[in-house]
Amino acid sequence: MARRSDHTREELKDLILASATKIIEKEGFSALTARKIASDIGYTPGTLYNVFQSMDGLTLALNGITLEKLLPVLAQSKEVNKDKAPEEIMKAMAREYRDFATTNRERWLMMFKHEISDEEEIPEWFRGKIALLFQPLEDVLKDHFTFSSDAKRQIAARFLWASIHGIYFLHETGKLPLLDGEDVCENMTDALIENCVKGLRK
Amino acid sequence: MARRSDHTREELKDLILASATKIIEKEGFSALTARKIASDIGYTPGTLYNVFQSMDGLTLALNGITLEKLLPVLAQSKEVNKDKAPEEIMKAMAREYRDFATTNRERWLMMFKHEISDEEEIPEWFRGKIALLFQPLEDVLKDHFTFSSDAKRQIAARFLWASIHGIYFLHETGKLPLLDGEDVCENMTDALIENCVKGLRK
DNA sequence: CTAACAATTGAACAATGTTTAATTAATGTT
DNA sequence: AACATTAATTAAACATTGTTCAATTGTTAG
Repeated sequence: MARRSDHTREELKDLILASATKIIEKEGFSALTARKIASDIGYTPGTLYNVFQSMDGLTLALNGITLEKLLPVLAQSKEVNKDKAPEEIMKAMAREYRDFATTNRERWLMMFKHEISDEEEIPEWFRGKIALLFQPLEDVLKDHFTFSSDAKRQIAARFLWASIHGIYFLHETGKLPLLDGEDVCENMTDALIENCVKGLRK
Repeated sequence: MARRSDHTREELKDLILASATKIIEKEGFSALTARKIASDIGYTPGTLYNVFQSMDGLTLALNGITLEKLLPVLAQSKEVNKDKAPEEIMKAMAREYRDFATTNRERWLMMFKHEISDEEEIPEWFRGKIALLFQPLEDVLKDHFTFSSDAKRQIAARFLWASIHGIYFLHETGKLPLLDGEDVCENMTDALIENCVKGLRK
């Protein structure tokens, strides 16, 4: 067959991404193969390469969607808790982040396990989404703390974010088991936030 | 050929690990394949499976060696700086960690990129090494701060460690570019430590 | 109706980890 | 010393990957 025109290029792209999502959620991201997607949507592997440059490109597109799903979660969490004390807002945001990672475990893991091929550069549209990721936390800092410069505040937002992520990531991947026990991850994150907030208040 | 007895089982194991190390350092950990190791040491792939259960087992052994190289680095850093203020000791330890990760980049990356196959359990000897990893930091906390319980101190040591690692890991893998600029990673880590130390002092 | 076009395929390639029967060097036995 | 046993090593095969590309065949234009 050829030129079936069952679907436009755009429809095909959506089909592929939807199928990939399904596979990831059902079988984990390491089960995502070109052949599996193709057979799932009733095409052959070659067709995927008409739509995406490579499996790497497909992965990048999936990661972009993951980021887009995550952004409003954090923004809303900040909005909902805006009248609480800053440490409570941050704790809530961290909890939302962990919930998101748990609910969308394989998508989330894929973002960080995916290797960047030697300096293939993260595209600009992707960097843009990442910048937005830190915004809610930066806003909290802007509302409740004073910094000697914008740069200092940006640094604070990012080390907080990286720390919160780092704790959960190590805990969840199990590569460096931190501590056993119920809620130990939440306890660690809350302790981190409490101490940092005290520090930021001087 | 068979039973060449060129090398004992132990020698073979060392040969394999040495060759693997060489390959990783020269070509990156994603270039590590059974065939490449085998041809490098003058054997065939099958022989690797006499010594290791799988490539996964080989990777685990390599990661164990990486941990063993890292442990004394942190312990010594703590020892050398023991007369300084606690925040300075911690900053120095964090710096040593980053230096280690830079110097042994591919080994270090391999530890965290390697996926655990579905609940195949991290072996006990490996968990033991990991526990030692947090010891120097725990000692610093014990020497300079008071905690309401041992558990609280363990939590503090681990969230600090995970945070320091998290910052450097995100920065280095470039998956979530934090900020551009010289020494931005050191600045973030130092800021984290300063704020946490202030918090821990109540 | 025919010619140009382009989406899709199918088959192939190189590379991966892993398994297994066959080989053969070393050891043990008579 | 000759033979039998044992076990380390190999070669070849398998099932998978991602990826490429000439050939095919619907679709569209003239």
